[in-house]
Amino acid sequence: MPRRPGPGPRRPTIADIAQRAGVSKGSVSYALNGNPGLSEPTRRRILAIAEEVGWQPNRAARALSASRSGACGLALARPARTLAYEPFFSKLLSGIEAELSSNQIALVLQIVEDVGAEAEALRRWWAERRVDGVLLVDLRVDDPRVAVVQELDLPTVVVGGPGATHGLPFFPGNDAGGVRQIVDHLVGLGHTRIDRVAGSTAFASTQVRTREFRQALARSGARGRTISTDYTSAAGAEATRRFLTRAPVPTAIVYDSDIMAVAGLSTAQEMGVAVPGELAVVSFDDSILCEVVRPSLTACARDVEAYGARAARALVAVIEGEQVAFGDEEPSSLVCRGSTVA
Amino acid sequence: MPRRPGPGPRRPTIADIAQRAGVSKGSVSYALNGNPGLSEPTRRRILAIAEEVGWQPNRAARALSASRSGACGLALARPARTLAYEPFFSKLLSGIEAELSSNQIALVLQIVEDVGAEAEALRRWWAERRVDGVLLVDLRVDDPRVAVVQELDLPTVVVGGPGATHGLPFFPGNDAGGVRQIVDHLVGLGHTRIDRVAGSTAFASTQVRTREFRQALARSGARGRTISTDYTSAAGAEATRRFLTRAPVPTAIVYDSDIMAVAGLSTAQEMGVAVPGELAVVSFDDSILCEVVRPSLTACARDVEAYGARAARALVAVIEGEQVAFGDEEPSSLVCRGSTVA
DNA sequence: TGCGCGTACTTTACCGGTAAAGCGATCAGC
DNA sequence: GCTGATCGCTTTACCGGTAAAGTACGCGCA
Repeated sequence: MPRRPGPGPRRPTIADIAQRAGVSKGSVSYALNGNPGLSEPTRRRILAIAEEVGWQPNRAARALSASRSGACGLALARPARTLAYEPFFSKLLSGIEAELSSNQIALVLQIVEDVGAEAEALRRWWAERRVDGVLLVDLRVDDPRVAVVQELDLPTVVVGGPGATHGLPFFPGNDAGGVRQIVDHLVGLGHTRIDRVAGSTAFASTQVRTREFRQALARSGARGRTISTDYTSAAGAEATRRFLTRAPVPTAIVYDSDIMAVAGLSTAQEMGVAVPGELAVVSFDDSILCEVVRPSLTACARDVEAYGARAARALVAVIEGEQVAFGDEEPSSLVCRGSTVA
Repeated sequence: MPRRPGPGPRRPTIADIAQRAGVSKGSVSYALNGNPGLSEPTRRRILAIAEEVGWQPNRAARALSASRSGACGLALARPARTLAYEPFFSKLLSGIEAELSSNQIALVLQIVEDVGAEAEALRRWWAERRVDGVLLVDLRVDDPRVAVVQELDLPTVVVGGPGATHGLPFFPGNDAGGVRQIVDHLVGLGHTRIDRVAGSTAFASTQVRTREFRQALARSGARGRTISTDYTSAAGAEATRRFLTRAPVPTAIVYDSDIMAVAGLSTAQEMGVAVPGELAVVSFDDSILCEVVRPSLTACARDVEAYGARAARALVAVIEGEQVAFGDEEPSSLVCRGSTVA
């Protein structure tokens, strides 16, 4: 790689500061890091000059010296098409980013096609010392990424879980609690036939929801079926059609994502099924989508940004070598809208 | 910063390879970079060992030596709340990321509150040598970021424009062409009263659209008003109500974003205005939202991922010191759906 | 025989930080 | 008056790459 310092203004280094202050590089480093061993006047003089010239540490130099990159990685194993439509990721990203940048840590993002590619990205980041730690989202059943981070001893926090975490610190979403809230709400309204359009069974979170859904129904004496999908609106519409045309016809359908819920709502309306009169519709994830359609959709809301921030904070702690307790389940609250109550 | 090499497996360095190959560090560097001055057998031996141990260059070391970080920055000056609801950003991000990672360049992302904070982030990145170049999105009228990148001589490509770019290379969206397509479509359907719910006037793109909207109307003999908003669904609903209750009542409304269009659609329906019977609705940005509502929304579609990739490619070229031609306007096509034609 | 020159390396310095070790000067203690 | 600790700073080495400069050796040729 050729040297290309560029013609722009020069960035000050500690050597520049040292020269201006009439001391050595080492003294400047001590002053800037607050290490003892310098007289107060000298320290103040150095800091004043550093401030004046607007010195900022060269990240590469610091990273090289400290064997720390000052960055965390987030590889999203999601086809772009899916990513784009899920406000969840944007919010999560934003929460993570806010927390990391308040710690002066950069976020390195990579969007890849599948978990295999994500595992490769993790290995490369590790080998290049690009990141000090990583966040794993959307844990799969038998996820190959878990083995990779354990083999490399790469500081990791799982966003999601439990299940398949193999001892990694994790922050469960609101899967179990959310399902309970939704079922309780519907049962409270008198529904006894509640079907569910689920996401992919490959996700650990889907399995948690499915188990909890079955238990919640059993507890309350209601009954219902589950169809697993790929989260697309087409699949949501198709599953809705299936439920509504095959006995026993449900009086409520729960969807694992907002996109599918909206698609289901449209499908029901096209089939002449009145919502909420004949059919109650609930989305698991809340979003603006749920608000703008008519009727608006009852959904299970959580503070996704805070969730991302909590996970990022835990990752920082793990990188610092602290023992991190596994997180409690994310609190959520059911937002009741027109799709379940008139 | 204390040394924390961690207990995990050791990453191989060129010194390790040199030792195993029985040559000096310098020779290894030559071999790995394909520099001349090594015999074929030696070169092959070194490369074989590097391959075997899975060597990857330490990014920090390379960055320090080459005065290049191997990363590009994208600071999004958007409140998280707005960001989350716009599929545009997710897609753009994904296109940018794909292009950069195929060039082994990392994307450093920062989400900040406003352009002032973004300008600060640019300065910090520059001072820390965190990034080799940046992408600017959502250019504002009189944008402070432009002055900063010019002062620092930071390689930059503007995603959007023209207007306010002050000589920076830019890639205009489909603002002018999109507006023309929409107006032509509506005029072709016989509409002569076309109102528009615009985004914020602070954005250069809004100004381009507003100018073009006026001209397109004038050319075709139609008339219409424009209300500027903050892109929220509430503002979209409110503007719709205003248009529909004040003469001259429009027969078509164009919205600058999908969220506002959906909000407008719901508002019109609640007011008892039939869509598309009494009112045609068009969204400027296409997205899954436009597809799932009923009636589905006519919108102006473009390949946002390709757009992001093109801009990223241009940024890489700028960083390499190449002269980059300003981009042509992004092609777009009108997707006609139920909200304008029955 | 010796000079020049290309080949195939090695040595060295450098990027900009961090941190251990070194080193005069001052000062307390016996 | 000498020892030894402490202070306040400098020197040095190191992180892992890159690249210029240096060197040993073989070979052609006058």
